[in-house]
Amino acid sequence: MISKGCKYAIRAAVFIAAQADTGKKFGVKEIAEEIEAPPAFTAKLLQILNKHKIVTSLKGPYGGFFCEAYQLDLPVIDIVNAIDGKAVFNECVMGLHLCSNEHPCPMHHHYAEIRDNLESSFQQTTLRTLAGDLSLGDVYLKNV
Amino acid sequence: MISKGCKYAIRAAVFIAAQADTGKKFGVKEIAEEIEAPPAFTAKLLQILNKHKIVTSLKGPYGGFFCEAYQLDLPVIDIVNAIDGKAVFNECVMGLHLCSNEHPCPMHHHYAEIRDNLESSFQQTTLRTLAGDLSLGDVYLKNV
DNA sequence: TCAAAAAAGGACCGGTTGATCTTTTACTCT
DNA sequence: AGAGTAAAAGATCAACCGGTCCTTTTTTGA
Repeated sequence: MISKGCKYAIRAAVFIAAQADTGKKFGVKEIAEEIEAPPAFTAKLLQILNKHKIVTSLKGPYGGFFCEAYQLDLPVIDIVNAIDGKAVFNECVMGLHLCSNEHPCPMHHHYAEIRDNLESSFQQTTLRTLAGDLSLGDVYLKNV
Repeated sequence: MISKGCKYAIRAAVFIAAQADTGKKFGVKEIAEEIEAPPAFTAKLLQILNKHKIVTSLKGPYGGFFCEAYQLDLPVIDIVNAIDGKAVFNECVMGLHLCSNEHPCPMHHHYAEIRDNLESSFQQTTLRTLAGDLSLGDVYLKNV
């Protein structure tokens, strides 16, 4: 449902967001280490996040990635949409292209509500929220 | 989260289960048509379902796939476990290998409850339930 | 006992996704 | 202006998944 790349991307975004108040910028290498992800791949994902204006980047010396204030209020669903595309939360559990309340697959009624809850959770949760918890130390980005 | 193959497999199992009372057996070709899936691939999946005793098969002329009575009470989660492996419902949304209530990722509390609901829904829903709805015509296996 | 029917099993192909490498572009400081 | 640094961009590589094909095994009815 959520790709590996998207998971890295969420972690990266949360890490960067958590440092937004410091005004610091972070290089790819540093971010990759911090979230335990392959650096080259992380660079690709950051590129996409930047293109979707979920994080901001600056080239050159003293450049790097950072979050502007308005970006902290973006919901994590924006990251999923940017990396995995919009369809994720609309897919049928049993793979029918046509699956709806009117033409449900056998699992539809069991699944649709849960899927919608998940979507709204992703919609309501912002980078600011997650970054806040991270700064408080309530929550982790690494496996240590 | 749930692979394409697994989706075909669930559809196939529900179709077979819905015919269990007739005592009929079904060939790969027929099943594949009924669930709109590629025949050769469907054969592979049915093989796995058979190996996990979710459906039963008989070789030779007049052979085919069918459900025994006890198999109707299997939960759909068994199919997911058979095809995609056990890990599916334990994965962390943000890709941490170590993610738990004690060492949560930033999304953990937002996600874990929903994921557990999903798991118990798959655990509680049996082939019999789904097959019943299908027989009643409340529910569909095809896109028509 | 033989031929046909059907599933089982293994080898293989192609595309997508995960991941890397190289070149180009942009910025900052001297 | 020029040198050095860091990200952007694109080409490329590799592994996995979705899917096919072909051969083998089992079963059955004539």
